Amino acid sequence: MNNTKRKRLESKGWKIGTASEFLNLSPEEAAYVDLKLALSRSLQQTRQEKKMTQEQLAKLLKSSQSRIAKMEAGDPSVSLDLLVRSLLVLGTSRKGLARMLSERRTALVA
Amino acid sequence: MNNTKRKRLESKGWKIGTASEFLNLSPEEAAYVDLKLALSRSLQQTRQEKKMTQEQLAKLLKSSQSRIAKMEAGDPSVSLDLLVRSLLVLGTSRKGLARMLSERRTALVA
DNA sequence: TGATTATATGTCAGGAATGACATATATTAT
DNA sequence: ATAATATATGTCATTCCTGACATATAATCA
Repeated sequence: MNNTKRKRLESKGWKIGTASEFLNLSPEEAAYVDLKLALSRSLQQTRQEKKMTQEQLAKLLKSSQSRIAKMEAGDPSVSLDLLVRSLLVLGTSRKGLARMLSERRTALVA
Repeated sequence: MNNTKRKRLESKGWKIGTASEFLNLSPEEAAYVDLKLALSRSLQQTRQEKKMTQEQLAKLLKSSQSRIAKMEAGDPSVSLDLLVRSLLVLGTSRKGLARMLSERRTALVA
């Protein structure tokens, strides 16, 4: 997976285009990253729709504000598990998740 | 999350009904478990459709046969991350994943 | 403006997931 | 029936993710 390289790139603020355009990412790796980014965005959106602060969500999830911030920022240190569990505590259904996954577009510009 | 309790129950071979029927699982926890079980099944199905052995998939995923077996068995020790990455290396698309998530039915009988 | 509240970023000890391995049990051939 | 192949189950050291905390940087408001 080479987390380190991705982390390094991202820390430079160079998110350009789709994750699949990062050099040296296999298609599956790219798909995996895209997927997490899609969920990150959905998480932030859902939380904001519910007019919750990161602090409040953190409490609900028994996590911490910093974790939530990292999740929403698409930090590679956060797992799919945590992303999904966050969405679930916000009341997202399986169908809802499915919709988030199929959402078109992933390109991000810094 | 109380993995231990679930592990203990499951190890007894008592998977009955939906995960949500396990005592003391909050709705989100139950949804999370159901979700993983759904992906477990999809994984096995997909692998078999591709006429692959667990060993072959393991190699493709750079994992091990035992991990694959555990995944397909719905072992609580495996993460969503690994499940999803497995499906991705098998060529599952985001849409495909979404379909797997919304699949009806979760009840399992031992 | 400065105070308050929200979010971002960095670090780290502790806990959870991992691949590897051994080995048991099915399943399928011959 | 027995060999060969596939899958299941258990254990463990290493690796990765976690919550917690400190602190920086925004955003909102008096």
